[in-house]
Amino acid sequence: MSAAKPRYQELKDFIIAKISSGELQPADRVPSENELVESKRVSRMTANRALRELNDEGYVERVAGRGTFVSDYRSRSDLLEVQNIAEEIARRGNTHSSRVLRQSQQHARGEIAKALHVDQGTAIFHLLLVHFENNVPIQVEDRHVLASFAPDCLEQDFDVVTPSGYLTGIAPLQEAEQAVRAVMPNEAVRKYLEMDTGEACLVVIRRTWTKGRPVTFSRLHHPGSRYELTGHYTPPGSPRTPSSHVVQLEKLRQ
Amino acid sequence: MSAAKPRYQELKDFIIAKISSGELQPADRVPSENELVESKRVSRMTANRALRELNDEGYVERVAGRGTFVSDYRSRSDLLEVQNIAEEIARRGNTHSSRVLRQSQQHARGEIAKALHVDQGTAIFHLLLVHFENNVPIQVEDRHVLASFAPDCLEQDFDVVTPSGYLTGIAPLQEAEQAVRAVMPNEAVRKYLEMDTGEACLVVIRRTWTKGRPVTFSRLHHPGSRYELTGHYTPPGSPRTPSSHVVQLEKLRQ
DNA sequence: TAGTGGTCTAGACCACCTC
DNA sequence: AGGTGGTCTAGACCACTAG
Repeated sequence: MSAAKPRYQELKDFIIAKISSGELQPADRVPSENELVESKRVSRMTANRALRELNDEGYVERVAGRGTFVSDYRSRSDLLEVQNIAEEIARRGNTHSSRVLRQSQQHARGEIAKALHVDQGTAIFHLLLVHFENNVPIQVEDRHVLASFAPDCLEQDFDVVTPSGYLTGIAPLQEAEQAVRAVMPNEAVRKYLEMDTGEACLVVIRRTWTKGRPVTFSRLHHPGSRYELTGHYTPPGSPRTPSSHVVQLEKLRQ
Repeated sequence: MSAAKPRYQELKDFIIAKISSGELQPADRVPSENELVESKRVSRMTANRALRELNDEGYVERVAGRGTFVSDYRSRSDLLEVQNIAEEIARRGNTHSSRVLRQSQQHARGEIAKALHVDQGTAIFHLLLVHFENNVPIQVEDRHVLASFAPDCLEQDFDVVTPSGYLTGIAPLQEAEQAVRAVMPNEAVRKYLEMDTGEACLVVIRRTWTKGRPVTFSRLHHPGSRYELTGHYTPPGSPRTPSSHVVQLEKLRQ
């Protein structure tokens, strides 16, 4: 019953599982190549490939002479980074809070049903909340979740955990698709975000997949004057930039 | 004077050079592992690592039993993809055109000098043009380029090649950093893009690096009603999705 | 049948870090 | 001095593809 899986991949899965489960925390030491050679009965080249790829993929960081260590969570997954606004705010050293405006069950209508690949009328949960950074509103989250994916969604206290945090706790998301637009907000959104009239919104429309199925469809409105999306790109094959990976555009207030 | 470069890296550079120079075209066959073993006097494991990494990085595609082949250019670099609006439009099957509004030499002032890491007064080129998709204005490109990087910038005919295409022809860009914002356009931009009053702009502010130095700083305005920025993400370590790997600018007809 | 990539092994040498 | 990662070698077996 061997899964016919390459041994280096088994090693990788073994380490990733320990990280995912929390058994290995960021900065914890990962078994060295030699330790894996002994415990897993593989050659050193195989252990090396496993750890090297985990390094390339950002799961761990390796230092010759010292060892292999679990990467800091934040620098690992751009996906999660982009996902959870509470973490994003915390990373800036600010305090996050939120207000739940709606938390109800609905039936999927046209656009939502289509986006989530389900039949019309399928049970879904609808969440509407405002996120604050240092008590300044910064995002209106309008989210639709497949009810079958998150059955206890209505019992959650989203003042404590963000929907994103709750959902990734159920199962890690595997894929995300998003579109970014600039639009004028409607009156309701404008008030929630305490925006001036004539101010634009940066809107992120996002779908996330778990186990190959779309489970969430959300529309995130941000005040154009207080929010921007930043990204840093290196072409494939570049060496990983260890620290200045987070270089930010300097203040460019036009 | 060996550069103390690993041999697998030398192999990679060797292949990449052939691809960059055009000696190897997309779909062309790349030397096999055994051929590299002979011609480059390396072990097969070393040749394997070089080709495998080139595969992971998207330069080539490998098929067991057949060989290794140069990837289709378009699916290779997300960075370039996101860079060149003409290619984006062409990929959608539409026709690109542009109008040059300004093409002049200036001295770097405060913000620009800071963004490009040069002293005040350093010579730079300033480009301002409008890009059209099927004769509909879709982007105002306001770009500043280090003069020392592109000395013949003023002689270029940007009706034929986009600034982006011209610049990547000089040297491949290695890094990019961008911020996305939603703002209301000023009157000039609004007219260039033929936007309604009260329509928002999606603005991309981008800096690109070559050889470790920032060489370009641009501000790209798009009409919010006709443009969106889309992205598709998979967490690190996921299998490469062959086709929908692309991150592309897409037009939106809402 | 010969060639390809995919994987694995059991050694090896080195630079580096920590003790 | 001993452990770590970084690299490299010279073999090997396999599944797959092609002629």
